[in-house]
Amino acid sequence: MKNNKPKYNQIIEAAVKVIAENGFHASQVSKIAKAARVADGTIYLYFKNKEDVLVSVFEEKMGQFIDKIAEAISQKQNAEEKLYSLIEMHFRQLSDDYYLAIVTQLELRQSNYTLRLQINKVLKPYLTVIDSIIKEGMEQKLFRSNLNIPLVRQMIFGTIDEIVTNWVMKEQKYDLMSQVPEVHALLIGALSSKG
Amino acid sequence: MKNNKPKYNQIIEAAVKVIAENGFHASQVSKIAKAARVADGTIYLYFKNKEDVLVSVFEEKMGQFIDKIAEAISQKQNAEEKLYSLIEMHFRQLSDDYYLAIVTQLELRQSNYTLRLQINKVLKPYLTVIDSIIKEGMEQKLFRSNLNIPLVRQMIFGTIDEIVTNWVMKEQKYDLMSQVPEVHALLIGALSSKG
Amino acid sequence: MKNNKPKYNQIIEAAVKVIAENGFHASQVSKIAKAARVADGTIYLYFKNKEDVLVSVFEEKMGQFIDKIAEAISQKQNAEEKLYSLIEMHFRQLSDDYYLAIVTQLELRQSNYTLRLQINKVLKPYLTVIDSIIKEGMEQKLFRSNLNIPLVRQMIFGTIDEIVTNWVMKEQKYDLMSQVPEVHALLIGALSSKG
Amino acid sequence: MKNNKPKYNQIIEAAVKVIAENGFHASQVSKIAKAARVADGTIYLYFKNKEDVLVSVFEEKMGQFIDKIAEAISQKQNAEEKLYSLIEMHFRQLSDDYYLAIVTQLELRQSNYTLRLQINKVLKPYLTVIDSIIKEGMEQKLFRSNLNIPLVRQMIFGTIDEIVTNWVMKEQKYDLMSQVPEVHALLIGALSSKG
DNA sequence: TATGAATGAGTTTTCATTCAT
DNA sequence: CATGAATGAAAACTCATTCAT
Repeated sequence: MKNNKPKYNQIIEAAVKVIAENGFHASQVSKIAKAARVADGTIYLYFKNKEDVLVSVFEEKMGQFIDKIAEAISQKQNAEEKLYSLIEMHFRQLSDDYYLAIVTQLELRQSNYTLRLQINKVLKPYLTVIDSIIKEGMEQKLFRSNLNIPLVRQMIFGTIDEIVTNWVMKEQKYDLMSQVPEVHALLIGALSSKG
Repeated sequence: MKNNKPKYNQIIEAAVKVIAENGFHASQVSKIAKAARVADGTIYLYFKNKEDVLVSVFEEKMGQFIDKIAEAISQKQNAEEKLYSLIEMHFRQLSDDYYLAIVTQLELRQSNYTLRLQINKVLKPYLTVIDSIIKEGMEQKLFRSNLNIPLVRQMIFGTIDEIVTNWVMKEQKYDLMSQVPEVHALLIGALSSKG
Repeated sequence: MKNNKPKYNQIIEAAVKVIAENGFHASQVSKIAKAARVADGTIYLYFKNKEDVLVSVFEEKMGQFIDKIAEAISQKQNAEEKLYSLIEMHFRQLSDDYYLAIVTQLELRQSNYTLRLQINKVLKPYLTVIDSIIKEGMEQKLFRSNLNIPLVRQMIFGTIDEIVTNWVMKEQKYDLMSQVPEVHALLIGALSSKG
Repeated sequence: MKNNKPKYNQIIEAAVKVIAENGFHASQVSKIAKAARVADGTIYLYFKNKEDVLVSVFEEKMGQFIDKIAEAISQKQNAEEKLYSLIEMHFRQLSDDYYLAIVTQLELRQSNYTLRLQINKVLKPYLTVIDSIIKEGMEQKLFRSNLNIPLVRQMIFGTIDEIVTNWVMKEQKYDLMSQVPEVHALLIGALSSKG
């Protein structure tokens, strides 16, 4: 519903651009308003406050992000392939969107505790997707049966996230996509029942 | 040399406490000074500015942190045991220091880009320790010989860091130390030449 | 253009009053804002910073000051009369504006080098007016033909300025206007070709 | 008596140097102490407070300054020659002492009202010297008999002071001494009974 | 809906001065 | 006499948010 209003999206897109270009702490409401070609006050017609803008940026962008990953995964047959697909889609989407990568990996992490909690809430579905892959892998006997799901999920997410963050901090000087097979192999090694 | 001055350490300890209790953005210099039982101005006799206090907190604490890990590792014979020791010491030190865990996992990450770069510089030796374990494991034929060292290091650090962060965000409601064997097993699974 | 905004002038007038009453160094932005009946932040909508407020005070006030002198002079026929007019108008305007006299003679001189340079720039047109009177007097053979113009200008300005400053420091206890003829006579004596 | 203490003079000289090199507002007590090679606290054994240091700088330096002028004048026979001598000595002493010129013409004027009053008190004897020359000139019938002494004194001092200030602000790019004859001629023109 | 002028709370840092040694 | 570590008050400026139009 929110999304039908063109100004709403205008502001979201402007926020991503402004944060990516100026950094989290230099992204004043007035700067976002200017980039969105609306008045400062207009922002408060669509968002409760500045924090709401930032959370919404994350919600909108991560929503699409997760949806695409979920869809890609649904077309794969087994947990191994699904994990591959997840890594690939995760990397690809951030590889393809320069601004988004900076904003999610570096800038939005400078937010305060409240915002962080809300960001975690948005991430929940992604973590659930990871959990389901783990479960499926165990059911399919591809993964060891005694895996501690939350722990494994934290390993998978922590690994992927750290690799992307490193790539962003190195100013994306190397090719992220080419690392997919190795990352997948490492994680499969950790989970595989054949170990 | 710095450390011999008692006020210097008084301020560092106060900063950790204040940041842990109030959060990064609510940790005014005056609050730190009060907690250290010194005048506001005294802080500027020992530190260039507020950022210098924060960087120094990280330097001092992570310096000790890494030293202890390095020492523990040096007494182990092979890469597998060293990795176990690293995970254990990493978890134990943060497990034992409530404030430090909050500060390193949550609060200091809210810092700006400049501060982040300096924090990364402090972390460098830790990453080097991880690298050396990986190399040693490959030499000892315990780990696969074709490991991509930076990638593996990112997996190890990302995994450990994510697990600690989760534990801190869950308000340390569960026992972190009990997870050491499983984390070690997962990582060894990823690296082992026996896979 | 700036001047059309009522708040701009409100702030300028408040600044003159506050500086005259409290002295240069005790004229905080918050005090000026309060006197202008605006919020502190409003000052920064109209001025770049505090120094800009002070420079603008001088620009606005000296602009008018010099304009009035220039106009009065333009109606006089010869250099002698023009010099008389200049002294008279200079004294009259400061005589009539208690606050302005204190601000220009005492308070704004406490400014730092940067501000002083800008004040000098504003004064430039006034010095040019003096120069033109000297030149005209030489052309009209009323003044000696070999006058060193910068030097004579410095004598005229130095004399007038010192007399006004003395009057302000003596808390304007005597009548400044009554001194005009004598000051004029002295200066004419210095310049006159009849000497 | 003060002067017999070597540290007292050390501090005075350091203050002149520091003020000339750093400007009035950047001349902290600690900087003066360092330049004088004494501890900060030592300054307070010889001076009541910072203002006292500045006043003392002016007292010491202007005391010598005025003494030399008074002595030079005492050897001259008539008011015209005495005025010449006064101008020449005034210019020469500032011409010869780079730091002193900057400090008296530019930096010490940035002081507040209290300090200004004390500086004026120090200047009093100089103004008395000027007054006595004017009186003598009137008695000797060299000057007009109806001169308004305070006004003439203000003209003489205002002229000399403005010329020196201009020379200092122009970074002493030209020769001040060469202007003595013209300045003298102008002032004599203003005062002379032959006009 | 949309605007943007106005608000005012909030924080780092400096530096003259003191006083225990 | 001399030191210099410690003190703590004081002020410019930013920016999220409001509200009259």
